Amino acid sequence: MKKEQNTTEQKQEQPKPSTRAENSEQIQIPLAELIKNRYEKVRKLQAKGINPYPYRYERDYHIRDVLDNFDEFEAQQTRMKLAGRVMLKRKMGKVFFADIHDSTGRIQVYVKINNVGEEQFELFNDIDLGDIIGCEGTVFVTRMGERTLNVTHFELLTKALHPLPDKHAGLQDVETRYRRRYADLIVNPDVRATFVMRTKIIQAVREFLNDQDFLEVETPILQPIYGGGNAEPFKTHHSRLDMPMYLRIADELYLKRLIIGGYEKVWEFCKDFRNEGMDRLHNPEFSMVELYWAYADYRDMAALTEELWRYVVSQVHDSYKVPYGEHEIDFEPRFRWVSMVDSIKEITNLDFLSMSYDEAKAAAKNLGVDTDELINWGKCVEAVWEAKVEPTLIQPTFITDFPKEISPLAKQHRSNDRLTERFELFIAGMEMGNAFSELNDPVDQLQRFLQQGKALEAGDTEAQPLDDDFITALSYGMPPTAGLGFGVDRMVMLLTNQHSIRDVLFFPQMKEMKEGSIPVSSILAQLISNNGDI
RNA sequence: GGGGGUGUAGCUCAGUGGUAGAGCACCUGCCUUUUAAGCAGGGUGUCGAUGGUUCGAUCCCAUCCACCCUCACCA
Repeated sequence: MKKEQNTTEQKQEQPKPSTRAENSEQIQIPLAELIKNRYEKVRKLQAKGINPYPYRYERDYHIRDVLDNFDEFEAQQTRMKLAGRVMLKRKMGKVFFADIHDSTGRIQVYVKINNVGEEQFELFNDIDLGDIIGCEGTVFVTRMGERTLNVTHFELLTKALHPLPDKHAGLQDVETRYRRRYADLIVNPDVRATFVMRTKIIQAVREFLNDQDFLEVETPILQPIYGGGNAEPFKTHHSRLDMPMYLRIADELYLKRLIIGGYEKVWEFCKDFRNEGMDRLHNPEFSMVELYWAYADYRDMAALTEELWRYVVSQVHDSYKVPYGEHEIDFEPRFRWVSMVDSIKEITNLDFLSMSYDEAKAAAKNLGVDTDELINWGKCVEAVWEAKVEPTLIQPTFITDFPKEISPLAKQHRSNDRLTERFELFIAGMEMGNAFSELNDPVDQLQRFLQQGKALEAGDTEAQPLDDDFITALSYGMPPTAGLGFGVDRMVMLLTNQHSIRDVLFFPQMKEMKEGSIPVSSILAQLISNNGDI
């Protein structure tokens, strides 16, 4: 524990005051020039008494509505007000064409000097790509066949100072897309669609569990003691109480307390935090769903898991066949249910269940598996399984009955004392869920905590500390219970055909950018301090 | 953490041991149903950062930073 504090204690750094803006040297970059051009337009408008950032706009249709009912609107010459961001602008003599986008779609607007008058026409000349405007008029179809709003009056609703990315190539640079998600969302409709899917998926999970009478609950994110999994936590500090606190790594121990308290079906949509490496499947902050179901075992949970997936897929896709990379995942047939040792036997013809530790180790070695750290039978089985079976699991498959040595949180299997009642669900090669017949013997649980405590002292930063109150809770008696946890981000990845967790998180964790682009704040600070000059 | 790759204009990308280019965007002018509008003109840049080699580095070398891929660990 002490050792861990030394390595993970976070420095109580004050937020750095924003001095870059004030101290900036003479800025001579094209971006500054572009921003200056736009800022000058702001000042020009203000000089005319026009607020470039007004308060509201009485819009009466979304663009989608207009396009869906276009013929009627055109026939009746319905007056309408639309609003959106200017994404394209073309000037042709005394006429402008522009494309505006709102959250529902895109429409072309037509600004003709005879229709809007000279003053408005001049104002539109100063409209830049990225500005947000409101337009009033009636619709018509141009010679080229494009459905268009014939503008009679428009208003600037928000002046954009920063230029948009390229109108055709869009924003490709992944780093910029993650760091400035707003810019990504403005120009990449597919990205917006992916995140709408994310919301729908989460809603579908919630609907399903609520329909099954699972009670959605909330448990602490900020915890005096963490547990429920093996992971290094984020550590923080409560000033008034002067005590260390942790961000949760799992919900398990709190949800089980609620089962002890008498709720029979509980679940939580949980943000968890793990102080570990980051890669395409891992963000330090991530979303899980955990559920606990009293009087049920892991087979009941598997049946429920399968129903849940099928429900979610049906809510967000037209078909049970879902593309993922080069594969097509079919959720319609019953998911395969195969024990870990049987899945190995299918591929290698070797029955590990009948082997001793020494035999298993030798067999693993024969299969080309590195056996140096395989300290028991269970580790051998796991290593062989990971090497030979896991990569083959594309269609939904429950891998079940894990060896006891690698499943410290699961109940021993009722019919084989080398195994546990546990399954993991695999889809498209990713682990999509982990479930047990939960351990509810307080003495057994205490022994496992004590073992973990030794590992902690030995320097294992991912071991979990003894939670005395949880043992107390278990001593009141927890009914037989099945528990399931699954990563929501991965579920979203699978159902949106995304291959990095960063593409399903609006704001993935990024390292601090120490060098590189000059912040807009510096450019603006210089502009306002120099009265508009650079 | 190991290995590989990338970093040049607001965006998308070329390129070179003699301080740099294209398209889009931007600026100026022309054009009243255009549409990747067009036509004429304009390059607006600490070439990721810091050192080194060199007469001279954006380019070669070293270190560092960020991002991507991959392996190991984890949801």
